Amino acid sequence: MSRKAEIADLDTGELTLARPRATLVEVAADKLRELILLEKLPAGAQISERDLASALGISRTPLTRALTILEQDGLIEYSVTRRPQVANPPFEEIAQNLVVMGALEALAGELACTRITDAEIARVAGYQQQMEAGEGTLSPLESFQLDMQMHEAIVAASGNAPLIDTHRKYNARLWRARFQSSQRRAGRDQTLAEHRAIIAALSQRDPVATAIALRRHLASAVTNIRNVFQDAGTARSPNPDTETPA
Amino acid sequence: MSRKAEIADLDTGELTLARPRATLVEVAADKLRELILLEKLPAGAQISERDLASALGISRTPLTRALTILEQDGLIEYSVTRRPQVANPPFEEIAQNLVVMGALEALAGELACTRITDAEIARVAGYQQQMEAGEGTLSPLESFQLDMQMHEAIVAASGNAPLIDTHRKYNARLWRARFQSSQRRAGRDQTLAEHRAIIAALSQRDPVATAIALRRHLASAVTNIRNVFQDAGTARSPNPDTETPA
DNA sequence: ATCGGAATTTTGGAATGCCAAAATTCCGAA
DNA sequence: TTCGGAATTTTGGCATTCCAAAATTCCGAT
Repeated sequence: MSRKAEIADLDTGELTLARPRATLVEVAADKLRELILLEKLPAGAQISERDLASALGISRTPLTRALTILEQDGLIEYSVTRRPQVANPPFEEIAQNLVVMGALEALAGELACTRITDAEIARVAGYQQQMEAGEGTLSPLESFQLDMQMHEAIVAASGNAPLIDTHRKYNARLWRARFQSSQRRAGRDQTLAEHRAIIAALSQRDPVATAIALRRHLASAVTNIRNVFQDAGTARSPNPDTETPA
Repeated sequence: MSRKAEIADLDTGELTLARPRATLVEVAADKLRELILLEKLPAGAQISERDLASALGISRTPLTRALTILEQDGLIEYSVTRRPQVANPPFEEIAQNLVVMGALEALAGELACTRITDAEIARVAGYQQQMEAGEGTLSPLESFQLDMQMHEAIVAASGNAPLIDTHRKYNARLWRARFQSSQRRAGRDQTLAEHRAIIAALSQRDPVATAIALRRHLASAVTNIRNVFQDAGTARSPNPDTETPA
């Protein structure tokens, strides 16, 4: 009887497998990531723990922990006087991050070649096809998200958990710069061509070619992002301080 | 007068340049890292926040933040019921981490070739020479530390801050396994040979050869650590639960 | 002795309050 | 008007406290 009750509980309890109810720290960290990526919290913004906590409807205790996580992700930095602010890395730092990202994705592609399934290849190729097909119709954000999903699918196919995790962190750091870069028309054809090269190499499960294609792709991302920074630099002050929102 | 006082303050205030006095979080995080690496907090140990906080002489607030940092570093994990414990990764996970570490060091070596100075090369070679010279006299820990310093010096020479930081985190995760591995006599000659190959490639500033040598070195680290795990596995239960110390 | 479940203890999550330091405002002298 | 420094406000660091949930202990029925 008790046995039966237990099984019933397991069935009805949590639909998703046993998760212990999200803490405010996790919720806040996710929300902050979103606010930063969407620039509701703009780069360089000074953060007031009290204001932000009340804006999120929580106390400072879980917010502080969330900020600590985001700091580890490189999205939040602390000034010398311990005031948190949204990270606003100069181009040089972004370029360095992209170099590491290139090595990570190259490794992922290499590993993926030895274990990727046809279905996974089809998924990767599917993203690319959607991008090509929707050339004129997709919004910049939609195109960009397809691009990101394609890269993530390749990294996921590596089957290497630490690699996937580290890649995810670099992705978060670089999201804004890459998004801005993706919005320019220049280099878009090259991007698609590079994607085709990646998929071709991956389809042949050629680890060396896949790694090279991915590294090349990230290298051209550096060039594209440099152009974004140069335009922004000529248009306005390089590091405009922004204020903290309510 | 006030001007003079200010200058005097600057001179006598902080010997190291303007650091805002370490917080308990930082102190605790460093201390915890040390306790884990030295196995005062053994792998798999359950942690009681209250006990650990009082052992460190601080309250739970900064300790919790420190644990959050260590969790991001992969040294602390949280059970499904949110109880923190020292990470105790199975071999498979360590192997995956080593693969990523190999790619990171290969990239670092590659980058280093384009900018490393003769002095830095001499420093790297110096560690290796000390290891070879002290073959019989150095303690296992001393040899291991030289080994680690050599690798760190190469990564530092890359000049890529995010890479250095990510490498440092992987290093912390893998420290224990690599230390255990280094204590076995088997493979020690191979290690030294591989080090020589790395230094030779680096001295010639050959990025491809350096990258290959570093990857090979990390690949053999996987083999060596596998042996450690296999011996441990035959000697005793694979995942012995350990208790939390006072 | 074994088992199940109630009672108890222990646990981490989170809010709150206080403090010192930093940032800002204010105001009078020049 | 400008400037310097005192007064005030704001800030993050940290300890404390309460609470719900989890873990453990306890105890009686079998």
